[in-house]
This record gives sequence, C-alpha cells and structure tokens, in this order.
Amino acid sequence: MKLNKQTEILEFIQYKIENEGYSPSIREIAEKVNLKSTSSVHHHLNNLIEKGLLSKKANQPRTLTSNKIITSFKTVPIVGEIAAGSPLLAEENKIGEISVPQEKFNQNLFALKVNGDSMLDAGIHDGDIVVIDKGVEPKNGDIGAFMINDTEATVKYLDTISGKRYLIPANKNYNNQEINSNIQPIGKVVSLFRDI
Amino acid sequence: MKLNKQTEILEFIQYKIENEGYSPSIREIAEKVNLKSTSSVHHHLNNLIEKGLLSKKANQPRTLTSNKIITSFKTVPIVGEIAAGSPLLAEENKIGEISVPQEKFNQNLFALKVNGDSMLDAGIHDGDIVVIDKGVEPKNGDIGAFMINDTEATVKYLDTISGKRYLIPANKNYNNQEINSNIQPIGKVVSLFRDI
DNA sequence: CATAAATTAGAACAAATGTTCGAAAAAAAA
DNA sequence: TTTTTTTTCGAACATTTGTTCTAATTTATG
Repeated sequence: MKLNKQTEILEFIQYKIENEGYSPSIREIAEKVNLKSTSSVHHHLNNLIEKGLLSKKANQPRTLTSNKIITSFKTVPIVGEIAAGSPLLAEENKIGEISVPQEKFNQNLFALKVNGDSMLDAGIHDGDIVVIDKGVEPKNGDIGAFMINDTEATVKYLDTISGKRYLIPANKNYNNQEINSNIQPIGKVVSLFRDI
Repeated sequence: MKLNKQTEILEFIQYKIENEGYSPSIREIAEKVNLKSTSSVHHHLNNLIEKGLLSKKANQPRTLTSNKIITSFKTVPIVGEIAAGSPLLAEENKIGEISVPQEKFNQNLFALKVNGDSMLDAGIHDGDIVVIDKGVEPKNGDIGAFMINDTEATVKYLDTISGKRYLIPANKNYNNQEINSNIQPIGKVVSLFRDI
C-alpha cells in the first residue's frame, strides 16, 4: 500500500520525535520522503498545519509538534487482592494495567486525544485521552481507533451487522459508518485518561 | 534557595520539552537563566553532556534531549474497598499504585477504584480509577469523593438544592443523598483512568 | 485532446542557531 | 594576600534552517 505523502510526512515527524526526542528539519523530511525540494515539504507542512494536525513556530528550526498523538506511554501493572502466598506482582494478582507517559518510546502504544462526543455513552468524553495498542487489531465489540482517508483518526465501536462491518458510535445523534477502503484500523483502545 | 546553574539549565530544558514539545535554543536558555553569552551556556551544556545527563547532535539546532527518564512522574497509592473502621489510606486498603505527572503531583493525591455505576452519566464507570486531591474541598458542581460512616468511600456530584447540600449521582436509578454528619468530604476528583 | 489544479523542483535569501576563540570577571584554593 | 580554577562575557564565524519566489512537472478534470 502506498501512503499518502502527507501521512508519510506526519508519521516520520512523529517517529522522529518519539525516537530521537526532537523534530526533524525540513531537509531531513525531504530526504526521508523522497522530495528533492524543501519548498515541497514546506507546502505539505502548511497543509498539515491547516488541517490542525501539526503545529510549528515560525522561523524556528525543529519546532514541529504533532497535535493528535500527544506522547508515548508505558504500562505498569495494578495489583488487586493478593492471592495467599504469591508475590505482590504475580500475574494472578494483577487486576489490570495502567498507562503512564514515558519518555522512552514504546512500539505498540500511543495516545490519542478524543475529539467530539460520538462515544459519550461509552463514557468517553470530548478531550479524553485514549491509549491505543497498535499491535492489537480491534475485533467485533471492541472500541478501536481508525484512520479515515489517511487524514482523520476516530474512535468507535467495531461490529458486524447483517454481514457488513460498521464503525458504531456510542451516541444516538451519530450514524453508523460502513467500513470501506478509506477506513483503516489503527489499533485497539486499551485505556483512558481524563482530567476533570 | 539558589539553584545550581546547571540544574537550572537542565530543568528548563526538561520543562520546555515537556510543555512546548521541542528543545530550547542556546539563546533561549541563556535568557532564561540570566546568562548574557551563548558560550556560557555552551560551556554548561558540554558539562551536562559529559555527566551523561544530556545529549545533543552537533551543529543541529534544538536537538537537546534529557537522558533522565523517570523524574517527571511520581506514584500515588490506589485504594479499593475500605475495610470497616480502618483509615482510608491504611496499607490494607491499598490495591496498587498509579503514576501521575510531576507538575500535578502533590502530597494530597491518591487514587480510588470506583465501585458501581452511580456516576455512569458522568462517564465514570464501574472499575474506573479516579485520582483525588485531598487538599481541595469539593465545591458545588464538582465531583468529589466522600466517606460515608467511616466505612465506605463514594464518588458523587456535590450540589445545593433548596438550601440543602446533597450527594448527587449521575444515574437516574440512584437517589440524591442529603449530607449529614455521617458523610465527610475526602477531596475533589481531578482525573480518571480506565482500562478497556 | 485541451485545460485546470495540484504537486514538485530549483535557486536564492534572510534569519536563527551552534561553535570557537580570547579575555575579563568571579570564585575558590593556597 | 597571591595563585589557580571556574564561570562569564563578547564578538565573530560557519552552518543549518525556514522562507519565498517562479517555473517545471505531474496529475486530475472536462
């Protein structure tokens, strides 16, 4: 599958920030995505900024920041009731995991800031931050993250109705959306964070 | 208390990266820590790099990265069901730990595992973990944690109706509960975690 | 096919940045 | 005090970088 140029750029910026710790320069982007002119990259960057996917400071090198994917995460276990005689962190005592921001990049986890109230009835509010596992493909009944038209990330239920697969919001004011080639699964939503 | 210059620089770099998303320039550092020459900052940066606290790419603007990993997060205890008669934060009630960003951290934070669905319409589900600030007394309209009869911790809206104060669930299947001497406020709910 | 739109390229420029050097100032050590 | 070390300064320089313009090229559209 050939990626959209802007998506390619966006992913490289995110990759670079997460792995190197700082934003790439325009020329580094140009080399990576096989563009021979900085102005071409410049053009795409302005487009991404207009879409609200990127931010940057004018005339300041390496100040690109991604607006949607806020940070990388690391998971730590939560321990519940302790089974007699077992160590505190034994697998049987683990009642779940919680994800916390961490400077070190984890390959499969990232976080997405939820936009809108289409998942309100699932207790996912506008502005919430959901943690997504890229290594887990959402199955029927799961809440997953999906990329629409290579430009927009959305969080929805996934399910099959009458043999067709749909993205299903948890809000009666929104409609189901049949899955087609423009919708690509990103991963499964595994946890949620909210500031109140 | 006067901070060591290098510590001051290190903290500013970390602050800038965490809040702006990119490294400061040498001149920005100079201005922040009151040094009038870029070479002075340069000298300190090399020192910090020698100590292994910083990394950077030569001749590349804004490529400073901090090698310190865990400093920006601290852990607070999670409590579950409260054993009768025992204080809220007694060791026997602790079921785990959760990490919170340092800028939000204070000694008054702890976490509570939510029991039941009385706050469903506020997007707080059974099993969610809410972080509570003991130092902030919940006001009208806030979501707070309250201790009932010294045995049970609950999370509810707080509000005044006709001059009387009530704990108000976010679920029509539950009733308001007038506040009396058996109900003590614990603190304000400031954030929420969920495993999905 | 012709036309319009989007994408890419090239070159040049101004601005911001990292680096280096010597010397002054301040602080510490003797 | 004197000496040494550390810290700070100032200026200059080379490099990297973002930006802007026009034109070429490709892709879509009729």
